[in-house]
Amino acid sequence: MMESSKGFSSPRSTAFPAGLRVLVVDDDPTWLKILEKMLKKCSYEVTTCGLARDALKLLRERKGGYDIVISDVNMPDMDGFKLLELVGLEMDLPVIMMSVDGETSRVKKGVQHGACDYLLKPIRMKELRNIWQHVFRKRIHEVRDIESHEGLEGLQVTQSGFDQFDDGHFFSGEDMLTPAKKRKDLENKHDEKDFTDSSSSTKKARVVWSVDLHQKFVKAVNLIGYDSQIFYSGKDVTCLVCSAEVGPKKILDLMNIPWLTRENVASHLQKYRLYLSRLQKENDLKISYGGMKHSDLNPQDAARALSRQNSINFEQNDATNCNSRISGNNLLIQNLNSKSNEINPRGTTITEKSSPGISHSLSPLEQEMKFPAIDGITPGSYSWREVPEIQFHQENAGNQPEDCFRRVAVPMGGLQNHVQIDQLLPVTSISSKAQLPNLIETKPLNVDYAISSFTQASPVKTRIDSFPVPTKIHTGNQQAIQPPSTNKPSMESQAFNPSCVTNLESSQRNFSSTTPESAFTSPDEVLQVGWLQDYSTCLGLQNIEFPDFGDPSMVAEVPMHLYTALKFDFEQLSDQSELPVINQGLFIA
DNA sequence: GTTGTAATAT
DNA sequence: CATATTACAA
Repeated sequence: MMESSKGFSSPRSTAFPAGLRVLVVDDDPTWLKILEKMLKKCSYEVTTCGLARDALKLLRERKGGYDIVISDVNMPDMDGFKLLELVGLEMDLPVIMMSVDGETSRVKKGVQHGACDYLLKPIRMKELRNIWQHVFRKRIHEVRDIESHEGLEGLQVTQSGFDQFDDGHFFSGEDMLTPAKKRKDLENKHDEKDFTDSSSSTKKARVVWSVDLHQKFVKAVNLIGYDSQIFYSGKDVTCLVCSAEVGPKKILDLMNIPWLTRENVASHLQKYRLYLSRLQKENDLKISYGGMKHSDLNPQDAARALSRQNSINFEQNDATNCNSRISGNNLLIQNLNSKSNEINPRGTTITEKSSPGISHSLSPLEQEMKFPAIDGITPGSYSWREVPEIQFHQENAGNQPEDCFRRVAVPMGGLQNHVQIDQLLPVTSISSKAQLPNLIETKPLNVDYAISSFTQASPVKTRIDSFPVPTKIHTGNQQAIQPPSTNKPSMESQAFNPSCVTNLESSQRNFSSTTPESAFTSPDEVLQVGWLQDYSTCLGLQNIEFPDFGDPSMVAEVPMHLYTALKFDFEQLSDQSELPVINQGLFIA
């Protein structure tokens, strides 16, 4: 404890909510000690407790005296779950469960009972460092609720949730948290723009498409397009992005951002499409030239094609992308609608409609391809796709046991995944390095599932049918979300869940088998590509691939900015408190 | 009432 | 100059 006083392993600042009051409950004194120490290193204020009873007592006595509870599951005097339950009942505190084993049923139970996280021992700093987020998440929701109820002009003006929250809503309130200062500097970096002229609020504030927002946007687009955009035709996978059915309205709905207007979305979509078409043009170029061969990655071509310096790294990314996973691209991206107008005509989509059947074994594949394809290219500091995101949404923890567990994260090479605050829904994550037996098995994967209710479902789509989706979800509660227009018996979005978890291999197989002839130069590449895709898909629609996973060489090829971006990911993973800032920086670039 | 596009504003 | 917003036609 002495040495804990300050700096500890992490060079960077500790999690910003220093002073978070954590109550640790564990019957094992050793663990208690360890945890205490670790937590203190995180600058939390720690109270330890060897007995659940005592803990409960403490909690009752000092209501509001703690911000979060971390409790072991196995305790002699009282089952951790019982404690969890009571806490949940009597006070509104986030509770993190922990245990040595990652037995599924347990974890499940924990989450079902309202645990906001489930940690497996041994617990690592990283995991602890981020627990504050659970506290925030709660508040975010609270705030959000309020906002959505009453008007929300004032603060909503710009930025996505995160920023606002940073701006003090949380702390200002009740108890806790000291770190006004620390937060300050964060704020400073980005709040200049918002409130500066709040006076002029009369005018419509310009929506800033933060990375965050964009993420949501892309996600929405993907969700919608999910069924329609991809189909498989012989050797080419054609991907129509943002075609037909994808409209601002739907996207808006999916995004579920109260203050966003359809126009905003439309505008963004416009931009997005533009971007995509540009992309695809470039791709076409490359393909037509060197399509089959490696040549396409030729930096020069790429460079040339990409020359537009404009949008930050986009192009660069492309280029890189091509470099590192050429084959993937060729294969995948064929036509985005080059010009939305051309392709848009509802006609285009026909294919997919008419081919519900093909989905079957392809389904998994499709998913794989889809995102990568759509978003196409590789991630960059800020690209038009989503931003790295490791997180799991889970809106109905209580409802479907099974479902709960589809979202499980297994840490990726040393990194640990953690919840990222999300405005949409309660987030539950399970972080551990151990694997949950049935759910996950092989690789480090992340699974991020679309919100169940999100299914857009146009009447026609049926594709999933043959897909093995055991449970169907019916959207129970999701706070603010209301898919007004389409309230589908959703199962689609969930449908692909399984694939992420277990389909690694199969998808690979699929991938290579379904696209045999294609330009792959080497089997390895095929694998790699397939893998990446799968992976990225799982990651959450579209994402970055993490260096850990990939073959090192790939990473090596990654140019600076990209690399930076990746690094950034990591940071994000371990310390999301700075996310907003960083994002913004990138975004604005 | 929506959407996509083009004009306009920032 | 890029892009958000606004206007407007389909």
